[in-house]
Amino acid sequence: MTDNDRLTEEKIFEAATEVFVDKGMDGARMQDIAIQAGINKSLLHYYFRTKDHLFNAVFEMTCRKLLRKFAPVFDENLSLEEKIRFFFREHITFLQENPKLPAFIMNEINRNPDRIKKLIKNIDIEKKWLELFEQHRAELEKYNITKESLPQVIISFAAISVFPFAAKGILEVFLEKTGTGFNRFIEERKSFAADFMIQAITHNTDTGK
Amino acid sequence: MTDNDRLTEEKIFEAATEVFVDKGMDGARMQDIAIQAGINKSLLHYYFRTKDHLFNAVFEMTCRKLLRKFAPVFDENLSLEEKIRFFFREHITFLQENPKLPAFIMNEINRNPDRIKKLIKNIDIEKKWLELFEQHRAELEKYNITKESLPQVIISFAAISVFPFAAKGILEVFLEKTGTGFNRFIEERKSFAADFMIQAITHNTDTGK
DNA sequence: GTCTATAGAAGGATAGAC
DNA sequence: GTCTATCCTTCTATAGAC
Repeated sequence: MTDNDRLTEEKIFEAATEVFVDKGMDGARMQDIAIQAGINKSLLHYYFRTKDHLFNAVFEMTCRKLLRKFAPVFDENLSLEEKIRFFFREHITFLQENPKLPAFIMNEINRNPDRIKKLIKNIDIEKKWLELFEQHRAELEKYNITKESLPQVIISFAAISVFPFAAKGILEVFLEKTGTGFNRFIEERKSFAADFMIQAITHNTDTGK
Repeated sequence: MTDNDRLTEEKIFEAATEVFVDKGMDGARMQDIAIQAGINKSLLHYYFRTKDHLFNAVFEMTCRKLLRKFAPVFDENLSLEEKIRFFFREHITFLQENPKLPAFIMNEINRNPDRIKKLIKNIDIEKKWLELFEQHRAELEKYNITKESLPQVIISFAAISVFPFAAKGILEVFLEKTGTGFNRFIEERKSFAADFMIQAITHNTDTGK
């Protein structure tokens, strides 16, 4: 593979990523990708054969990029609270640079659930899950979080950081009217989210119900 | 307009809603809508002229249906805590029956931000916003929630109930592995969400930071 | 490896019969 | 009002020259 090859393939890949993430599989046009890459439409087929191939390559890479961001969650040397603060700060900063990723990935998986199965076939989620639980068993007990309620908590964490980006279009209008603006809202969210969520799990012992 | 007219138009509208919500504007095919409605493709054009017209009709109605669910938030006779519990119970139950609505609406607005402007041109958000704040001024002060931090709180509330549906495809796989299953997760979320969020804003006075 | 030209299929829209 | 037949555009994909 020559330097030029790599360059062209990469140019195509980056252009495709941009267009697919922006328009989704159904809305994206090969023509748009070609223009964005500054090359001819048929070159796309030369390098990736079909639109489907190209999309799959882009989708897989994009998911890996996002998944990599979750590695610190499994770091044994961090306390639960450290992880929470780290998670929100890093995660929101990443999404700030890639605001369309959440909607893109959630959508394409909703439309075609098989996609996710290919992605995680090499990951033993159950094992990772148990590891994580054992790692913080003591802290979780302190917070009255059981193995049964942990999914509720974790998904709430994800929701707090991901939702604003998935709903960006709506929130921009809403935040405009309440005087904040989307960018400032996100900037403030980095610390708000952690404080808010730590507060939610703290004193959990009090809530009799 | 005869009975038959109304019936056909309604059949088309319902079929279109189903297909559009499922596949999105770009992914939906007029042919699919016709089949779903049990009629011919050209009838769609007879009643709605173009795909765009049909989509707009469906989108507008769908948004109104969702917006209507937020009315109790502005009810003067409910306390803040009552509203929170009511909101989560009603809202999640509604989404349980319409799981694809959030992703549909958020997406179509992200792809075409103008859509939302048409929808809310008759609503004075700023006014409603101030009304809401004044209504609960005392309670919000107790919780140390200012006019500046209120958007963070409200958007967090929305996130907690909406996100699981928007990310359904991913969560189904995840919840499978952790032993819960999506439906049970949602059922449990109706009460978890309220408890969790009330906990998050309670004792907010303690968090020095 | 990159381009032009074009095939081939699909989808939205319309004409016209009933 | 509903259908069949068909037009026209758009889009993916391929053939073939350079």
